[in-house]
Amino acid sequence: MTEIEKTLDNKSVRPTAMRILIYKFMAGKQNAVALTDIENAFEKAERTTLYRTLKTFEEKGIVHQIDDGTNISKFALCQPGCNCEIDQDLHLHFHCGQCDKTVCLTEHKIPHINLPAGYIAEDANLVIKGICDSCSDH
Amino acid sequence: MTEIEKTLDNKSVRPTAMRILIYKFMAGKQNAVALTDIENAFEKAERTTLYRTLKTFEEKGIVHQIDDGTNISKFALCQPGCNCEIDQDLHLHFHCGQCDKTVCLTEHKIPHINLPAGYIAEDANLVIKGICDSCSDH
DNA sequence: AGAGTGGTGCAACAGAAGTGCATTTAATGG
DNA sequence: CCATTAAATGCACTTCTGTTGCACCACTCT
Repeated sequence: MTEIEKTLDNKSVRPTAMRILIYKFMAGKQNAVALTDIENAFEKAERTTLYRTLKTFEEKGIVHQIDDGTNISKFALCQPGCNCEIDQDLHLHFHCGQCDKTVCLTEHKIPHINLPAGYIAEDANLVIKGICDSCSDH
Repeated sequence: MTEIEKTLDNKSVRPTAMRILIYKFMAGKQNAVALTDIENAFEKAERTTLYRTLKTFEEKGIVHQIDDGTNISKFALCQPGCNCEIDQDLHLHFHCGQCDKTVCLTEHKIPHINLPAGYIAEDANLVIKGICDSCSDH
């Protein structure tokens, strides 16, 4: 039983061949991936399978969904530092307008915001847009 | 020349009947609206017209586009406090998971974030998700 | 009046997201 | 080890948002 299989098993996700491949693919990427990215990487697989795999991964806390403002959902593997379930510990994301890549900045947390009376915060999403380190240094 | 016509004219947007109606509609709403919302409100109008009107409004700084994480673009009229063009003064938005409405919290600004070396911030988007004041008090 | 610009209406397309159903694959129990 | 069962996958199709091209209309300016 490989490391990845153990990880999936721990999250009570059955480690099928497809899922292991998708996990590997995402682990190899430094940036968040869209459904289409995975689709292009695995010409053989059906979009539906990938779609539902991501949904399952998300439900089980293996990946988290990122909304980077492009209106295309991206996904990234949850890291030890990324406590997606806990409200107060959400990290932020960076979207590069040049290479169009979105990365997690797990060490950067969203500051606490005092909301007006009556508003109850349950979740937060902070995306910084600009130029990433790969694109900025020439 | 009405107040609205003056506003549009100031932003060098020709105040057509359609545009005035759309402006009025948005001014009457407390929350951000999606293209579909306007479409439903004006059964007579074409989606394309509304679409391009919103685009024009956005370009001319009459409305700002909001990405609240639903993957559906919403729009809200720019307020005196909402300096959409200036990076450091971005306000945040609140999305209610119950009534699905998105509101601007113009008095709340996005705190400054120290990015890792090499990252250049140009824009930011912060959405708090939870229960709004209308939905929370029973 | 005629030319030109910009706005509007109509049709069609692209891409992402999502659903239903049949079939295959994997886990479980005798 | 096979049979049963539940879950995963593949295929087809639908829906919705966003977008573009083209023709027509309205208005302005000379």
